[in-house]
Amino acid sequence: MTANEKLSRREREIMEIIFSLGSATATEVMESLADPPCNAAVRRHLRILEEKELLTHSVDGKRFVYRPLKSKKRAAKSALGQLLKVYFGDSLQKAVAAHLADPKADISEDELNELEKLIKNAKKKGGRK
Amino acid sequence: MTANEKLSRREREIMEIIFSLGSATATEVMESLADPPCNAAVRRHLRILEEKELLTHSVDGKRFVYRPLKSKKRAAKSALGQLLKVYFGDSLQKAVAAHLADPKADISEDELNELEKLIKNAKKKGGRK
DNA sequence: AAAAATGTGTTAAATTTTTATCAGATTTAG
DNA sequence: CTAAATCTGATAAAAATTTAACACATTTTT
Repeated sequence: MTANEKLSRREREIMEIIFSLGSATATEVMESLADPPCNAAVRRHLRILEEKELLTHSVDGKRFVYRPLKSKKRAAKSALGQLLKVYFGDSLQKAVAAHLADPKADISEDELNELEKLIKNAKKKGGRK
Repeated sequence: MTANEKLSRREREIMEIIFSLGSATATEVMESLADPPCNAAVRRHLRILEEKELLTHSVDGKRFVYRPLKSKKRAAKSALGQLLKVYFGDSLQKAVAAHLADPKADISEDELNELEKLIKNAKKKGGRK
């Protein structure tokens, strides 16, 4: 909870791009934006996000490569929790059902098998009653 | 794609509250906000969201009760898709694994059984090869 | 019926976000 | 080595968001 969740629209967009790509330079971020501003504007956002301790950068030649400062895992967990809360009444099952019902999702046989394994494992471990 | 996805931070917060609650008055929205502005400010946002055709309202006594104009289902699907893309490499399985691994999630036996059923069903239907 | 409480919309000010312009540094190419 | 290209940060202007102040209407309470 120490990190600031109060991101502006652009900041959020940029964070999502960087989470998605793993890491990115200002130019790469710009290329991923649907509606990009000038390069300097993107850099400005990146620097601000670094000040907010959400990003960090390393230097590659003369470019700055930005990465999330905190783990993607934590961010993912938090985002998933929020999604389930807002749209699925905190139910993972409802979310899965929605996704399986989505024709565009196009789940492979393999993925279904993997899912099945996951759940069987969870059942074994979670025998707390 | 006709609806404007470009919501400001407050607008997004308010939309999420209303999706979560199903419907809400200005005062209820305000009470759900962690960092609420004055009541009039919330009402202003609600009216703007209505102009953007994301909300609609009905009159209950002298209060306006706001609801999402378009279905929660569509919004949920879109949000889930985006989440999977950004954090889980488009893999539902990874998302489920992350959630099952989260100690705070606390999945019930029943929910696991339901999940299992869902997946078995999907396997039956999806026999496209 | 008058007063208080609670709801609303309008307006405009305050703040934040977003962007571009500029100047300087460093690498790459000729 | 010089010039061009490409990166950076700082500053400040432009645009958008966010908020509060106010005036008015309706319901509720006294």
